[in-house]
Amino acid sequence: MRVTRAKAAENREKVVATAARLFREKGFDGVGLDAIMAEAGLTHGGFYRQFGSKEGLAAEALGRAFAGSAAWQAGQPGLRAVVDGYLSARHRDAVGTGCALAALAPEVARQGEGARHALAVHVREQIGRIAAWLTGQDEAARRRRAIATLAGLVGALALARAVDDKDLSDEILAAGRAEFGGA
Amino acid sequence: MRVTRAKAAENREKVVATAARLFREKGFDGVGLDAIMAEAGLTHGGFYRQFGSKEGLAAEALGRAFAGSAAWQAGQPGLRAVVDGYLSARHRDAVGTGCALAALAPEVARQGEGARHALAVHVREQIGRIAAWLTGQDEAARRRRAIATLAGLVGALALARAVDDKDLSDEILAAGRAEFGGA
DNA sequence: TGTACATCAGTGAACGCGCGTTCACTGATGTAC
DNA sequence: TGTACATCAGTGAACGCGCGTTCACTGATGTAC
Repeated sequence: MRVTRAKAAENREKVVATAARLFREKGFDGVGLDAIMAEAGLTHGGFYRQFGSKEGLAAEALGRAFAGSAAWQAGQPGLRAVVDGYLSARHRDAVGTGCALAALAPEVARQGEGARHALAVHVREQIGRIAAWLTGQDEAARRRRAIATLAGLVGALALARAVDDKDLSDEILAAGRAEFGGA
Repeated sequence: MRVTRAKAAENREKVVATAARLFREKGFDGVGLDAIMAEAGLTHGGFYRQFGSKEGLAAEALGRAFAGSAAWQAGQPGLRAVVDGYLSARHRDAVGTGCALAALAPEVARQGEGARHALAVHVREQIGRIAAWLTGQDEAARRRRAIATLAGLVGALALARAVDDKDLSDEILAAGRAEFGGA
């Protein structure tokens, strides 16, 4: 049965937000449209009235995940605070709401143009944000350091999650905080 | 029809090596047993005489991928050469034969105990290898720097592959070489 | 403001397909004598 | 060394299942008058 335009927009939002979480938790191939729609409180049949394909939803959900993490960093808390939050046990244990780069980067490399472009835009934004917090040297050197910092954060979080040894995982997070937190 | 024990062992090797490549290229969920067995020159029905399950093969193939990259680093070429090779356009474009950490870490985080343990063992080995190349400071500081270097290499390669912009991808590799190559 | 009807968001069944896994079978290998 | 037979690596068909996608339908919403 038809719903109001406002309700339809709200439902669409819910699907994108649910997908953004489930893709991060289970990977693009690890969750089906059925599960996404069900968790959003809908039946799967209505999916194609709102989205072109699963790949289209993946690109849109990735953009949503990036937008969420950008909002989470609003208020310019500075490099130290961002690095400590990023490489925290809390972030490591919250894959579904955490950084989509650490959760999905290698899978995005196999995705279509939409998802890969959304990732590139986000990477450029994060490089700029980190570079603005850095001090000393010339601008080119600060940008290089910002890129290395972003890569270090993403790699450390991904490794801390993949390892089966909690002590090693904690050590990776602590080493990253120590090495990447200085401006 | 039955084959010699030597041929059977050779076939098993071929399956593991093929899986190690295809999993890196397409992800654990992105390739089926059918495709793996076919590329290894066998039919899929014989799979369960050699392996317990797809997850079991995944763990074994991951160990194989790690063993391959360890062999690739034999001869102790030093940190500079390893970093330059790791963050090269060639390595970026050779996912199937390249570092399994950069290709699969987030997916391994969702895999079973076998794969996650194999990854942890490899991470410990790589940390030790890198730490041995570092100079200055005390041992704890060198180990912290080794962890950060490994994380930076893995993150930079994963981001360079995921981005849809070749210039940005090359810039990420170059920044990583500049920042992580010093002992 | 009230009525008549067109629109369309969402439903639920169905589609073909490929997945991981099982199994009866084949026939060359390996072994016992 | 030669023969008889048990073993078992690999084959190919089949299984139930969940996937992405399609479609006829429903009925409340939105619109034209």
